[in-house]
Formats: sequence, C-alpha cells, structure tokens
Amino acid sequence: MTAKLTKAEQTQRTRRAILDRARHLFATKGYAATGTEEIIHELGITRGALYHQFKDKLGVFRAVVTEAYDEITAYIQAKVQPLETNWQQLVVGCQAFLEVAQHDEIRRLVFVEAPAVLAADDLVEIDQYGFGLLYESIQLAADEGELDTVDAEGFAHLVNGSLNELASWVAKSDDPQRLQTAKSLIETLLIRHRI
Amino acid sequence: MTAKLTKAEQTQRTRRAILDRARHLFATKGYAATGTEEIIHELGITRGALYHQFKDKLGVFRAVVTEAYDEITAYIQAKVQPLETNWQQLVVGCQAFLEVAQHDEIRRLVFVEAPAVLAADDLVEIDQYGFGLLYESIQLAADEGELDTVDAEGFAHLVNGSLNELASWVAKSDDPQRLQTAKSLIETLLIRHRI
DNA sequence: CAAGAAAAGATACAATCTGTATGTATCTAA
DNA sequence: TTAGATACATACAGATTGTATCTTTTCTTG
Repeated sequence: MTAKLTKAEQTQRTRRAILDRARHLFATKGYAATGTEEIIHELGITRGALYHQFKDKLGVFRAVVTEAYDEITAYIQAKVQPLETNWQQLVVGCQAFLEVAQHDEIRRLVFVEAPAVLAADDLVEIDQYGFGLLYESIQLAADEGELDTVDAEGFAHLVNGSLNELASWVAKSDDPQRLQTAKSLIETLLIRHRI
Repeated sequence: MTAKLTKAEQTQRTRRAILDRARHLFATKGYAATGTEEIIHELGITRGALYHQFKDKLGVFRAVVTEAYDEITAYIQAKVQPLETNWQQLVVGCQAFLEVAQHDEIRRLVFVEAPAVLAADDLVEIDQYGFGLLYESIQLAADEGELDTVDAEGFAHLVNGSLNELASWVAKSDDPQRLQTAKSLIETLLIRHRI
C-alpha cells in the first residue's frame, strides 16, 4: 500500500497531513472545539500516530501557529526586501501585513486563538516574530530622526495594535474597498508622525 | 444555618459568589483550564447549584465578561461625563481606558479570553459596549470637522486597536512611567489627526 | 394557614475527550 | 541478519461537562 516509504518520508507525510487538517479546524472551529479524533479522521491514521508525532494537542497547535507566523513574516519580507529606504519598508511592510492578514485562517489562528491558548503558556511572545520586524523598523526610523514620537517601543505597539484591529475590520466586511481604506489609514498614521 | 433567606436573596448570593470566583479563575487560568468543580469549590455549594443558576459553563463566562465590560464603560463614562467638548471627552476617554485596563483580570478576560471563547459564538461583538462609545465620539469629531481622516469608522478601529495593545504593553511592565507614556502616545495620535 | 406549586440545590450518571501504556509491524544499522 | 529503533494501532484510565432525578425550602393562593 504505502509503497516503500522511508521513515523520514513517512514522518513528514503524516506530520504534514495532521498540520494541514489541524490548521483548518483550529482556525474555523477554534482550539477547544476541535477534537484530536476529528483531526485525524479522514487521514487514514489513528490518534496514536498524532501522539507519536506530537507531544500533545497543544504541541500540534504550537506547530500550526508557528507555521502561520512564518507565512506572515515571509510575505512581508518578500514585499519589503526590494525597497530602498527604511521608511518605505515600514509603510509597505504595514500594508503588506494588512494584505496577508486577510487570510481568515491565519488571522483567527494567530490573533484570536493563539493569544488565548498560549496565554499562560508561551505568552513568552511567539509574537516576537512579526512584531520584531515592526519594532526594528520603527526604532531605526526614530534613530534616524525620521520619526517623531515620545517612545519608539510604545509607538511600535500602537502601530501593531492598529494593524491587528484593522485587519479584523477589513476581514469581517465584503467591501473590497476596505483594504485600501485600511492601508490608507496606516500610511496616514505613519506620515503624521514623520518629521 | 442560612437563617431565613428569601429565594431572590439566595439566588443573588450564589450567583454573586459564582461570578466572583469564576471571574478570578477565568482571568488567571483561562476559560478552558478552569473546571466547573473548581469554581464552586470553597463556596459551600455543588455543581448542581451552578447549573441551576446558569445554563452551562459558557453561560457563567458570558455573565462574567459582561460585568467586566460594564466596569470598563462605567469607569470611562465617569471620567468623561464632566467634560465639555467632544474632543476632550475623546482624549480623556481613551486615556481612561488605558487606566482601567491596567486591572489584569479585566484585561485578560475581555481582550484575550473573550474574543477566543466567544469567537464563533457571540462574536456578534459584545464589544459594541466599549467600542460604541469610541466610535460615536470619533464620528462626531469627524462630523464637526475636527478630525481629519479618510474614514471615521476605520480610524475608530485603528484607535481601538492601539488602545488594546498599549494597555497590554503597559500592563506587562512594572515601570510606573509606562502608563503616562501610553497616554501621551494616544493623545499625540489624536492630535496629529486633528484639523 | 394549609397544601400544592415552584424554585434552589444535591446526587448520580452518561457521554466525551485527552493522554498514556502497551502491543505490533516496519525500517535501519552494525 | 539480527537487534534496536521508529511509526503507528489498540485499549484503557482519568478527568470533565452536562443532564436527569431527587430532596428540601420558600412562595402562593384559596
């Protein structure tokens, strides 16, 4: 049946299958409402396989969220890399975030489920991923005397919060214009803090 | 023992006890990690009483979150009411939010647990409470030609997101200066969008 | 004021669901 | 080739939620 698969291949195959299915379920039904049985159903394996590949249900969730985070940062990085100035990167990076956060699964996973599920646990800011980029860019802009704010770190949080909320606002509407509006709002916010 | 308590008094007494205990547990351990048994332990009642007073565990959570929301809005209203102009109310209201959101329990309950637990469920924006005030004030400022933004509703979300994130930022530090910094950041944000 | 109705709460139980312990087959390496 | 490791299955124990069924106390109404 499973015509000659090496152990490593087998592992990758089942991990991928579990992660894909779990991601969809966690994002649509939520972490708590998703059973481990439900995850492996239709995958042709049993819960035993899941518990062999992951420590527990939370381990699956962590892996899923990490991948989602990576996708966000990769998307932003790709959009930002060709740009010359830090300021351009800051503005476009924020707008790129609004774009990528329109994927419903990513957004609910990363910004709704993850904070609650990993709150006590790894509240240790797995969010350092995405936020780190933003913070560095803002800090740099402040150092270069291009940004006028009383506190760069605080301002980075302000912008980060704006982005998260705007992303949800855009997503919960079917008006295709909203994304543009949100991008414009963030750009204005940044410009009005430019020296 | 319970020397002559009227039914209504008895109900209020146990509901209050359950809500207080549940609030503390939900806020510190999270909704999922809090068992119904744990809630009534030390209260001198059994789970039967809890399930008589509330539909289910989620019903307790909803009641707890609703009370927390009400506290937030009451605090802000009190701070804002004496002020004369809408603009003053907007600025002070935002700053009052940052103050009241320093209560750890309220913050985790309302901004971390509630969105995830009630996501599929009453995502119907129980948040209309607090956000409604903000939105009205911003809309009014825009109508009065005092606010310069491309989209009042979107800007309200931007501010709302900023406030939530800043509140967490302030809370997770022990620097007593941060609250002032956050207030200053929000005030600056508003002023820079003033005409 | 005396039943009966209704409500508060207790007790017992059924249904899930997670995680673990153990067994089995397949692959890898000496 | 054979011992051990690895991937997975099966069976089960523990915990937890919600419900169904009492018991007891208060309310109500003739």
